[in-house]
Amino acid sequence: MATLKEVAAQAHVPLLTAYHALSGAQAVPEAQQRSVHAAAETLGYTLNITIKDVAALAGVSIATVSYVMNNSYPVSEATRRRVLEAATALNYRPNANGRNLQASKTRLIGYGWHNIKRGQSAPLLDRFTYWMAQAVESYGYHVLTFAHTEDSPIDAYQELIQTNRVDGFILAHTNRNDARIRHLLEARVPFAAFGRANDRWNFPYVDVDGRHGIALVTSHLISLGHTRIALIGWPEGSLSGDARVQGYFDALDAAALSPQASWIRRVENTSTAAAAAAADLLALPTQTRPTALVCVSDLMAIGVMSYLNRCGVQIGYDIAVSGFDDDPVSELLYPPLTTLRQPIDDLAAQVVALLMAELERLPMPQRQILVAPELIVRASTDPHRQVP
Amino acid sequence: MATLKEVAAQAHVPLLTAYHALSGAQAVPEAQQRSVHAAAETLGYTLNITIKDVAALAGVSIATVSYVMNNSYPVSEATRRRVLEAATALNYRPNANGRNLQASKTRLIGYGWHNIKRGQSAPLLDRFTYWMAQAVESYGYHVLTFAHTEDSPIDAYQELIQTNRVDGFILAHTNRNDARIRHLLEARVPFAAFGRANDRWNFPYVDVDGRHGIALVTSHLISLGHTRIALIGWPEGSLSGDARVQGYFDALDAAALSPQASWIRRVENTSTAAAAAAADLLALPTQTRPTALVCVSDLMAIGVMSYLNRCGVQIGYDIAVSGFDDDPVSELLYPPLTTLRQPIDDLAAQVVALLMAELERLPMPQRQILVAPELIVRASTDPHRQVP
DNA sequence: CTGAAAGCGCTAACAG
DNA sequence: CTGTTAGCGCTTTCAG
Repeated sequence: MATLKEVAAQAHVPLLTAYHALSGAQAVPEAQQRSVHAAAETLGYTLNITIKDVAALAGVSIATVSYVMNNSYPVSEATRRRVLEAATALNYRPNANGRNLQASKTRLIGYGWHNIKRGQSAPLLDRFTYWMAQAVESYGYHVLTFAHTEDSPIDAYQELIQTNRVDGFILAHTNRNDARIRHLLEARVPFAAFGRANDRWNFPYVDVDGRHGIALVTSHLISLGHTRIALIGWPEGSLSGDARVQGYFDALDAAALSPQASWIRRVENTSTAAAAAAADLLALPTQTRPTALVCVSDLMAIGVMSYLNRCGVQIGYDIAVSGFDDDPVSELLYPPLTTLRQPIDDLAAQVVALLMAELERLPMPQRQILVAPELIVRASTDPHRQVP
Repeated sequence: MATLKEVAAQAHVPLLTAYHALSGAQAVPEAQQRSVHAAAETLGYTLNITIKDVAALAGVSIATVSYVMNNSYPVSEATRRRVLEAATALNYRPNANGRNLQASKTRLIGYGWHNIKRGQSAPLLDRFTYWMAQAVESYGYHVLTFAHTEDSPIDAYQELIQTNRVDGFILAHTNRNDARIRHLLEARVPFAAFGRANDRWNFPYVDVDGRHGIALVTSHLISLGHTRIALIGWPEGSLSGDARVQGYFDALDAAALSPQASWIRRVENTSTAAAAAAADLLALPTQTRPTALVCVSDLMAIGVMSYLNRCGVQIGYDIAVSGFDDDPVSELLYPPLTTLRQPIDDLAAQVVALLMAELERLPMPQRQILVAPELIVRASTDPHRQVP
């Protein structure tokens, strides 16, 4: 590929004129316009400003341009200004690819997701992705999102690692003994996770403090006078699932209420499973029937509310219901759902900070971070909050 | 950076042994293991298989390896096998960055989004992103997601273009006179859109056929016996918004029903605006009060249903409600919402196909594609569908 | 303080 | 059929 300088020479015009003719950034006499285009045509040149062009216009070597652009070496004020002016005039931006090849980096962070089946949903994740991208960009990186299957994600990760496509990964949707985490740990690839796995593995993560969150909402219900409070949680075995159940016990303990086994249901994270659990709980004899249902996710709470509405139960009055996540639709439901909001922008920023520490091999004061969620009280537990 | 060959030489072991010692892919005698690691240490080598290593192991030049890997040039069967074996033994994958620099491409597609405010929601978009990533990968590309503000997206696009970060873009959430489209068109950057803009601009897009969709659901309501059908649509001025309203007229026309101005409300795409519109409609005198409310989005329908529930109206019996999009929560609501499902995987695949045609400068038979949505009938219009 | 030159990993002319 | 070599755009020693 020819350079701008050659095109300009062939067209017998100054370099800057050739640039203006080709870019259209500034008007140029008709004759010159034509001859520049002709020259570009014969040389097979398409406008693409490189460090060479800047160097040629500033009358310095490409090394000097590089020094100036990166402040990586002292340069006299005079040449510095010439270079900067040339760069501005040509609207120069360093080619990321060239820069990356030289540095053996990509400044790209991999973020994989698998398709979410109907009936499940991950409403948080798209917002997480946004804030993650934002945070990553503040460090001069970008996010490469890729798709993988739910069952065998490893191949996709492996491919990206081996082709040097990314410098590291951010994981979400982690689970106990997560195969991806094991793999990345073994391969010594930098990563950070949104979510925990198990307590044998030591890796950087940020998670929401579900234990504290569920304790918050349970205490809120107790303060409203409820004494028979049920919990609809996830099956045993996940760190964050178990933590949420623990938060429920914490709050009961603190209020000197004794938990009852029949009030605790542990089912899959789907609205139908939660609705079935609610049906079981409502079938308990009147004296032990719970008056409040704490759900560990909004998805479950939505299923429960749908079931209760169908039964003609007045949610908020007859029975209180709460969720977790603050799904965007939660406040639009009838009645609006009391829930726990994760500070998703904050979470994303912190995961990214952890990853950046890994990439730059900086020591972080803390590699495992729990962030407290915020209790959002709405009419599903407190009907006086009802919108008119 | 030293090569594997040099490390092997210094450790006095075969190249493959050095690889095994360093990668841990296969066990190696203790002594060799140690000396290889020592050699790597002193040379400052970290394992990174390149084309040179494969060439060294196969005893050919790097060019030959390249020919074999890309099938870009005839190679004798014997050397071909040797190269392939070497590549397999070393688990070689070409470095994407080197390849891209040489080709002046990135094999990356940019996909930007802006933060979605509370009260709005874009439930489709994360699923779209998944399928888009999947489709793009089938062409050997990846998706680079980036964040931009709602008001001034151009800078982010411009930056990615100028730094040669991406080969093209996929746009979603388009609107009339979309500044991004104008910019990309002017800059002659390849892109394809999910959604239309205006009919002056000629660019590749895929959109859902909202006109046909709304006609479908309106006809469905007519077939259930409704004659007073209201429409809650978006403000005039957007191509797809106006198309949906047109579909409503189409269906009424076909059934020889005359539309009434008071039945048509055009408000912003939020649940509260839609709820207010529903309140207005219910306040009409009994003889002209609509018995069915067609909403042009699920988000609006959710607001409407929430309002009706609050009023004690029996949705599906007293009044029918329908939406558009098939948001994952729609089937979990009480009652489950009749809606139109966009074949999002198909849409994503088609947008990507359009973009690939642009990138490879292949002519496409059609650069503007409308995809028909599918009517999903649930209890909000047809109570007999009620789940037990 | 500035420039020449090597090289990051790869592809593709061009010789042999 | 295979190897040598010249870049792709950039950063960074190393001389001057």
